[in-house]
Parts: sequence; C-alpha cells; structure tokens
Amino acid sequence: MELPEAKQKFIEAWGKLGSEWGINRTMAQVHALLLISPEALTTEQVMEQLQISRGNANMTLRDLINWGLLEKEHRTGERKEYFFAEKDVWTIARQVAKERKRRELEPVLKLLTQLQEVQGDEKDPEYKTFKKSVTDINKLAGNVDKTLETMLKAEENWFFGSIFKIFK
Amino acid sequence: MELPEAKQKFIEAWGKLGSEWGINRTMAQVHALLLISPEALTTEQVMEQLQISRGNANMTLRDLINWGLLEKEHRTGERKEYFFAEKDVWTIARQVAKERKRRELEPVLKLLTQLQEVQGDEKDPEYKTFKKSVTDINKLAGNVDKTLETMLKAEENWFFGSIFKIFK
DNA sequence: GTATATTTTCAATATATACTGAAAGTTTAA
DNA sequence: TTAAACTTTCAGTATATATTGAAAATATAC
Repeated sequence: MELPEAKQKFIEAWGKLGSEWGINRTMAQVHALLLISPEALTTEQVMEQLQISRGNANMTLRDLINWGLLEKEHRTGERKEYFFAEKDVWTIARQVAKERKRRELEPVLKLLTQLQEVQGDEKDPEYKTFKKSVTDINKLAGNVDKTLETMLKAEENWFFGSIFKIFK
Repeated sequence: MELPEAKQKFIEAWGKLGSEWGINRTMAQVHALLLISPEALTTEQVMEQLQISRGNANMTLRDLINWGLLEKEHRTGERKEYFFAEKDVWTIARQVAKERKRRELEPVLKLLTQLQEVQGDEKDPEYKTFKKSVTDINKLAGNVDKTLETMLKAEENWFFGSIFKIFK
C-alpha cells in the first residue's frame, strides 16, 4: 500500500473508532491528521485536507487543545497559527484517560456514593437489590478510578512491562 | 433519599454514562432498570417504566441479549417473555469488555497491522512519521488487547486485588 | 494608527441517530 | 385448528448531534 492511501485509511479508522467511543468523528480525524504529520499545520491546511469548514476546523482544533492533545505554535513574521500534536502514544493515552476520568467517571462516582445512602426497608427486595447493585458498581468504579490514578502517575513501562510479566 | 428517586437517578446516570461511551442511552437505561430489579420484567413493564414504545423496547432488549447482559425466562402457562439481567458486576464488566474488544478493537488492530506495511522512502519525513505513529499505536493497542484477554480469563480478584497491592 | 489577515462565534442547516406505532409475523392455549 | 396473545419489523418521523458560512471580533505587520 502507498502512503496516501494508508494515510486516508488511518484517518478514517481513527474517526470511526472515536465515534464508537463517544468522540466526535471529525475531532478524531483532525487528531489523526496531525498525529501523522511531521510538520505543524494551519487551520487552512486542516480544512483543505479533511474537506471541512473553517468554523468546524477552528472549534475542533480548540477542543483538541482543551483535551491536551494539541499545541499551538507561532512563527515570527507570520500571523497565522500552526497546530501540532503530541506524538508519544503513551502520553496521549494518559491524557485521554485523565480527561475522561475527570469528565465522566468522577461525576458518576460521586452520584453512586450518594445513592448508596438511599433509605428503605432491608426486607424489601426492591431496596435490597437496588442497594446491592449500587454498592457493587461503586466498588468497581472506585477501583477503576484508582487504577487510572496509578496509570496517570506511571511510567510507560508500567503498561508495556509489568502487567504481562505478572499475569503471563 | 427515598428509593423511587434513587432509582430514577441511577437510571438517568447510567443512560448518560452509556451515551458518553457510545452506547445508546435507552439501551443503558433498560439495562439499569433490569439491574436493580429483583424480578424479571416483561416488555410491557419496561415500556411502561421507561415510557418507551414497544418497538424500541423490543429492539433494545434483543440488543442487550446479544451483548450477553440479559436473559429471557419463560413461565409455564404464560405466553409472554420475562427478561432479567446478569447481576454480578464483574461478569458484566468482562462481558462488555469482550464485546467491545471483538467489535471495535480487533478490526482496528487488523488494519493497523496492514498499515504498518506501507511502502515508501525512509528519508521522507511524511513516511517516517506515519510509520512511527502507526507502529506505536499498534503496539499500544496490542497490549490493550492482551490485557483484556487476561482480564477475560481472570477471576474477580485479579482486578479487585492484585493491581493495587503491586502499585500501591 | 490602520488595513488586512486571521480567528471566533453562532444562527441556520444538514446529517446521523434513535424512536414510534401500526401492520405483519409467530407462537401457543384451548 | 384457530383465535388471541405476544413478538418482530421497518417506513416514517422525531430528536440529537455536527457542520456550515458569513458576520463580528481580534491581532499584528507595516
């Protein structure tokens, strides 16, 4: 396979995977484009390569910066902004984990903890089942949270090394 | 907080979390409803409790069965089907991991492996950057795949126990 | 200072996704 | 065997989500 086709397929696959995981397709595609680009690109170049509008490109690039996946670069004598992606995949994975933990996992954990304090009759099967499910999920979610916390602090080889030696 | 309010909040939160992770809100809500229900429920009961149509209830219940999260029950002398959820959260987590691995991770892994074989000039920065990114992502994805494989085979205490002792 | 290049905003619009409801299909108790 | 109970299907519709594009705001080279 030649480079242009491979690039194309990579960007499409990244977009599809993103959308399956609740990340907007265009955002994932812009990220993919910058990830495989050796140079920083302008909004104009992103628009052209992905055939998207200026508004869309601008908002998507800003979002990616908020996710901590892109940075801006300014060049002296030039007015426009250049965008480039963090290239280290382990750093990217941690960054995504960090954001999703903060945005999605933590609010749910907080609610589950509140729900565990629901009042009711211990003999009521409705109550018992509810309480058990909530408690169990809370416990699992708490452990996921702790695992992510560990991952965020960890060196790359935490993931690439340790786990497999232990559980082989 | 009283039980009805707590149930309501739990179902809403589960639906929201699902939709943030690419799982249709209604499907997550139906799952939540059955998870906290001590008894198996009929399509009719699900329709009523979540205020959804018969078509939607039917398709969603079927989907959840395909995800391995629900089972049907037949009662002698009754024609209708009763649905109940797997209640063990560790089993649920593994089941979801298994399906998403199969549906989403594995196709991507296959493509990435193909893309690694892209032809080009080693001196071309475009080529070098593309190849490095794809190789790195493939490696990470391969490790995620292996970790999930381990998780699928593991006992509950793999997650609830080991990891934390090691990395505390 | 200011003309203009560039970025940002957001109402209007388009697209993708989910849901409804009624009709068709299927099952089973009698 | 058949009629009613129940399940499934899917075209039409609604809702949610994403995108456009042009106008407004901003920044900077000269």
